[in-house]
Amino acid sequence: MFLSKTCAYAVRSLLLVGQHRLEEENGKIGLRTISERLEIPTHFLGKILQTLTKHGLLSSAKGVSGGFYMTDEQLRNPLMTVVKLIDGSDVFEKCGIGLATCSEQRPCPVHYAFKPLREKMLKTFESETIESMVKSLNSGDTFLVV
Amino acid sequence: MFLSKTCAYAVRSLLLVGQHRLEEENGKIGLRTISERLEIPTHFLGKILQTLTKHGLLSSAKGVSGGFYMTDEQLRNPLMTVVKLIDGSDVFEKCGIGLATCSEQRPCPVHYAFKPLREKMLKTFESETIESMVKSLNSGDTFLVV
DNA sequence: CCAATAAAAGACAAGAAGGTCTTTTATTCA
DNA sequence: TGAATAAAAGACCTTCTTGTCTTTTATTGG
Ligand code: FES
Ligand code: FES
Repeated sequence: MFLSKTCAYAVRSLLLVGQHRLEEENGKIGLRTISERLEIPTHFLGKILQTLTKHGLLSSAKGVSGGFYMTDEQLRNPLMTVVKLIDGSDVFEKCGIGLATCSEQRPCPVHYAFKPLREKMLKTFESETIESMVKSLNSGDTFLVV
Repeated sequence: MFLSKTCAYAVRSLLLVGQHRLEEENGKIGLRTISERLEIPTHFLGKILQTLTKHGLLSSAKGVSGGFYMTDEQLRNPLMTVVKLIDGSDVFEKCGIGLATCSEQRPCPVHYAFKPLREKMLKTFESETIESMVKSLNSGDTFLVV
C-alpha cells in the first residue's frame, strides 16, 4: 500500500471520531467501539490513538464516560499532518527507484514521471482535511466501511 | 517508499545491465560489479537477480566469463513487469486507506483523489520500458548513480 | 470515598522485509 | 581434465511492522 497499515488505521479512526462528533454533540467514542466498527485490532489501535493524542491530532478523556473526541481545530487538520506523523514524508520526497537523492540536477529515469504525481498527491493531502472528508462521508458520497 | 527496496534494487540492476549491453556488444556483467556500482548488498542482490532470471526478465550464464545480460526482448519489458513480479500490484489496486475493497460503488473519502493518480502511475509503468529508460540514461538526460 | 470505567503504558510475540554467510552446481579454457 | 570462475541455492540472522496481553493511572458518578 501507499500508506502503511498503521497510517491507514489512524486516518480511518480520525474520520470515524470526526463523524461521531457531528452526530452527537460533545459525544466521545471508546477505543473498543472504534476498533469494532473499523475492524482494527483493539490494542494495536490503542497505541496508534495514543500517538495521535500525544501529538495533538486527537483528544481523549480517561475514566467513566471517557473516550476519544476531536475539537474544531483538530477537525481542520489536513490529511498530510497524519501521514507525516505516522509514515513521515519520505514517500513524497525520496527517489522512486531509491537513489540517494532526488534532484533535478541528476534525475533518475523515472524522475519526470514520478515527481509530478508525487507532488499532486502531496497537494491533495495538504488540502483535504478530516473535516472535508467527514463532510463527504456525511453527505453519503463516500464510505468508511465496506 | 512507493516501491519496496527490493523492487528498486531490481529496477536499477536491470537498467545497469541494459546499459552495459549497448556499451559492449554481448558483454556480460557480474553480480559483484553490479552490487558495487549500485551500492547494493551483494548476496541480497544475488537473490533478486535470481528471481528476475527465473522469471525471464534477465538472462544469466554460469562459470568463467559468465554473468548477467539481457536479450532484445528483455530490454523491451515494461517497468510494470518488474514491479508486478517483485511488489505485486496491490499498490495500484487497493484502497488508499485500507478498506477491504476499492470500488466506485462505495468509494472511500480519498478515492477520488487517489484513483486517478494511481492509474496515471500504472500507465507510466506500462509504457516505460527498460529500453526507453536506458536510452534516456545513455543520452545523458538521466542518471543511475548519484 | 470508592468501585467501575477507560485511556495510558509497557512487555512481549509473530511475521515480513532486508541482509549475511556458506555450500552446490554449471561452465570455460589453459 | 581439472582448476578457476560465477551464478544458484540454502541456511541463518537482524530489523521493522504489526499484533497481543497485562498492568497502571486517571476520572467520575453513585
Ligand atoms: S531522482 Fe529518482 S525520482 Fe527524482
Ligand atoms: S475506496 Fe479507497 S481508494 Fe478507492
